[in-house]
Amino acid sequence: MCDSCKKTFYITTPIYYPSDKLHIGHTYCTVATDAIARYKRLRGYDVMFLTGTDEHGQKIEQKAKAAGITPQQFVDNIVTGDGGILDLWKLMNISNDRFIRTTDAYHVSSIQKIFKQMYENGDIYKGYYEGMYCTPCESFWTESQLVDGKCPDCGREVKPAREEAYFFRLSKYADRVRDLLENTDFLEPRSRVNEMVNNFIQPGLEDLCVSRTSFTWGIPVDFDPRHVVYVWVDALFNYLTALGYQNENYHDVDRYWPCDVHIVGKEIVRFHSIIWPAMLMSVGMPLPKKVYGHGWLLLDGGKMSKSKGNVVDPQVLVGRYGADALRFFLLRTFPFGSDGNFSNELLINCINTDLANDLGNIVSRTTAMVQKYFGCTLPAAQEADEAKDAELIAMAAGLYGKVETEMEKFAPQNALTEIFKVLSRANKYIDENLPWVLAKDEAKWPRLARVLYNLLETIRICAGHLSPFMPDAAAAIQARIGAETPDWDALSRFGVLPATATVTVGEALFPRIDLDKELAALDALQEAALAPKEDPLPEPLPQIAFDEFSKVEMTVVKVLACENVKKSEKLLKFQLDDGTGTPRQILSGIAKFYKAEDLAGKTLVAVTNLAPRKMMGQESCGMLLSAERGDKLHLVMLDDAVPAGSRLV
RNA sequence: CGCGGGGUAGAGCAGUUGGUAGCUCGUCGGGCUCAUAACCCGGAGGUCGUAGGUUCAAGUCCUGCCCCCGCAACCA
Repeated sequence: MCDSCKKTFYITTPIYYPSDKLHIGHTYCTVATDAIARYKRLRGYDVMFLTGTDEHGQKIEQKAKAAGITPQQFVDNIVTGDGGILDLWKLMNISNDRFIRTTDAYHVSSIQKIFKQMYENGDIYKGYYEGMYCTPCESFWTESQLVDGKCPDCGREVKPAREEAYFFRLSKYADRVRDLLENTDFLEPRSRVNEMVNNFIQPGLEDLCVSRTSFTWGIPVDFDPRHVVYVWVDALFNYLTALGYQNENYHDVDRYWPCDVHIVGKEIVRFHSIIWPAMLMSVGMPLPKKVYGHGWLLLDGGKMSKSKGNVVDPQVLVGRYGADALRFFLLRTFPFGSDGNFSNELLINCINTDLANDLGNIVSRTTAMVQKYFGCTLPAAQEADEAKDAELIAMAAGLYGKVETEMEKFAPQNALTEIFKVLSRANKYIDENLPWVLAKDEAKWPRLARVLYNLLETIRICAGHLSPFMPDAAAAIQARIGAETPDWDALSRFGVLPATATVTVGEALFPRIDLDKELAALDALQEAALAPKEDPLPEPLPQIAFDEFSKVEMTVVKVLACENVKKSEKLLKFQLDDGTGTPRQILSGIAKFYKAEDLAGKTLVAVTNLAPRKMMGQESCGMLLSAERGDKLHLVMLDDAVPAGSRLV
């Protein structure tokens, strides 16, 4: 079939926000999308698979500033730099056809045209954004975001303010969006629909503020350059600009739009299922056929986050087990539509059970027998046994239908389950037919040859179906059994290999992993990776004169008693010998780092001329010195020989 | 009474339109020896969060309650 008559399939991942290195969650999403894209190619579709990065916004501007580089340098480093996003996708064997960056010149000018188009058709209008404003943070907050009526970031006072801004008439499209969500299968899984309708549509859609003046790292509104375009307007239209919408960089809008499916994380379902359709209605473009909101990978039952320090690094895992193993694990283990609990143990067990014991082992034992009994090439004389062969052949030959059903439902985990049912049946088939017994009697060699042929065929079909999930491993298996790279038709038929098939025997495809040793090694790596990275050096302080320094009275003290302060998570209360004969009481917020009972008798340093201060209703006269780096803290402890009351100079 | 998701064998999960509760790991026993101590067979282990209700029949539908997680709009 020629390219122009093939059916097309356009699939996208979200464009990721490069404010940090990507973690296993982003990898999960991209790998799943890749597997679907490869499956569709296998089915003969003309596939366009798009991924990319969403590079504008205040957060990146701030991060770049903190790092002392320009925002462009900052994102370049994360996207195209060593070990960056492009490298990660290469490592993961992602087969995207195109990669868009929202800083690409063609995208920027397209967005300006789109913004203007919506302005001119009346769907974007100038108004005022009103809210509570924190001047030092330059941020607007809603009433519900405030903490005790103060800025949730810095805790300072906020005041009502208003600022000129552009708004998108989201309200105008509320009914049409609601109909789309409730009465079509536009958004899946279905459970996500309730959330959208109840949270956002039901209370009434307000117009959306689509410009900012509080920062500059964005696409300027060309007819009013004080404003930059709201990042979500900028970001969502990537799916169209990457095809050439409002630009001459590509010319594929007619060919691939409307999009077949946007794969997105559940946290951005809102933008894709409400705002995106509304904006498309505004510019008069057809809507994508489907938005699929997948679940999250959780750690210890909670969300992955930098602040938890529990972000799993996909590059480390690929380095140890290979991209195929990681890809397979992610798609085999977790139901795509809902959340799943990631753990190293699960990963290693999955590799051992499915890849080493089942898949790798059956390739190994089958090819070994072909080699051992027939010198690597099966003889043409073969003897079928209907009763013994029927079930295996039926399962292998019928597998394509089951894979298709599950993949069309975006359920890769179920498709993989079906494939492994067949592999498991093949293992049983070996036991039933006892090839090593057949081998002992020359008269039974034709039967033996047929048994091995059936196994090779089963392996061929399974490997073919696995190829969207594990491209390299599938190719390696095909090479072992002398199979061609399959098309869908060859996977729907049993008996494609020539009867005189030839095999190659090689190393184990997936060696077993020692679980305990490997877990220990991963834990060690994790600790090593986290420790130095989380401890940036503190900012240097301005110089001070010597007499300012000498105003600070630092005294050696001995801990007479130490106890936790009731109802406080952080505070310890100390009674200290400061040499005066009268115990000095100091409260210190170090309960997270020290147990009270461990500190009695220690020799510490305190600032003793600090003005007394009440904490949790108790007086604290001074401050204990401690050293802090990252999230670790150590009290300054002296040799116990130093007498209490000594002055530090 | 903000919204959504979840609570099923020791662990991690499936259970579609209500009709004998399954899978993987672990565990116990057996088999086999071609294979990566793998593979095959069998057993033990669950009052399906809890209290009610509908039904001939409920993990599956309805109601109340408890516990866990996420989201709460200009923040990717």
